[in-house]
Amino acid sequence: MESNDLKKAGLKVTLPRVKILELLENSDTRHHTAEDIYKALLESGEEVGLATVYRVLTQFEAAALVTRHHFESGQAVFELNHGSHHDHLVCVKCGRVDEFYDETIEQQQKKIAKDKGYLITDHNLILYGTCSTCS
Amino acid sequence: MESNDLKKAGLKVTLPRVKILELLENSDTRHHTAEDIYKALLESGEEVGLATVYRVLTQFEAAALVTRHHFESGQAVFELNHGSHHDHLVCVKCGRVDEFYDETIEQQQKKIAKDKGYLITDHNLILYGTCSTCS
DNA sequence: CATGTAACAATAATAGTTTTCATATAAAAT
DNA sequence: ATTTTATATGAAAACTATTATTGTTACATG
Repeated sequence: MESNDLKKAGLKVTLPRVKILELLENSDTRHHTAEDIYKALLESGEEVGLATVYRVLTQFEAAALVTRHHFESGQAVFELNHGSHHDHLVCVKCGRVDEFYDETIEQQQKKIAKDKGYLITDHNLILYGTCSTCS
Repeated sequence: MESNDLKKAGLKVTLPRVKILELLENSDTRHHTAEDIYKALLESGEEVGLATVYRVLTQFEAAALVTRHHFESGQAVFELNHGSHHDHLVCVKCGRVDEFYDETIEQQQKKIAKDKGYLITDHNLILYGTCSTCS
């Protein structure tokens, strides 16, 4: 139940928050722009402002419920967190997003950071290309 | 000489273009925002508009003279191309940018793309952390 | 069931970037 | 060298994505 996730995150249970969380959890695509969500809510008859969608998503991000990605599209993309870290493959034709996790790359990143004297806090790896159906 | 690079790129040789290219070539930092460049030009007595800086940088990008990066800062960052591909380490405290190239990671990326049925056109790997002087 | 806190929608504001438009300038043609 | 033609320019306005403000409403807690 979504309201529990909200309470655990220290967020008051309100209609916009529940609806947005529901949408994120029940959608078959994992990656959404704020505007996607806004339009979807309007279509299902909810009266929310775009600003509220942004505010709620920012709160969700702070509460580690979602992650914000900056792909090349210009718009930020939000993704419900499901524990495990992963990176992304983005199709430049249809916008499809796939995920992957590669231990070799993760290890290699740590090694590079160490060599260069950095303490890594985060990283971001995106592969752009055309997916199987678009090529 | 910069004017040759411009001609080769099919761009008319104009003062703003020459000045911007000079600045990119002679600066000791490799990564610049449009505004950085704009301010630097103003300080050295050139009368250019910010719009021109953006326009010229976009043209340079189209001509493969520079690469545009989207780090987390919100502003786009431009870098003069020097043939060889590399990825970035960004210090989240001081904004310093280091570069690296790792063959293992490159290979692994190709393998992943193949597995997922993608034809890679580009990729983007950024490690965020604190650099040696900031930690 | 009152009341202070927090969330809301709508709107205005902001940041970064792009477009428009009238003028100026570079390269081509004379 | 001068004229022509096309393209580039600066200034200002427009645009896009996002964030802040404001007055109002709803909700938890006493």
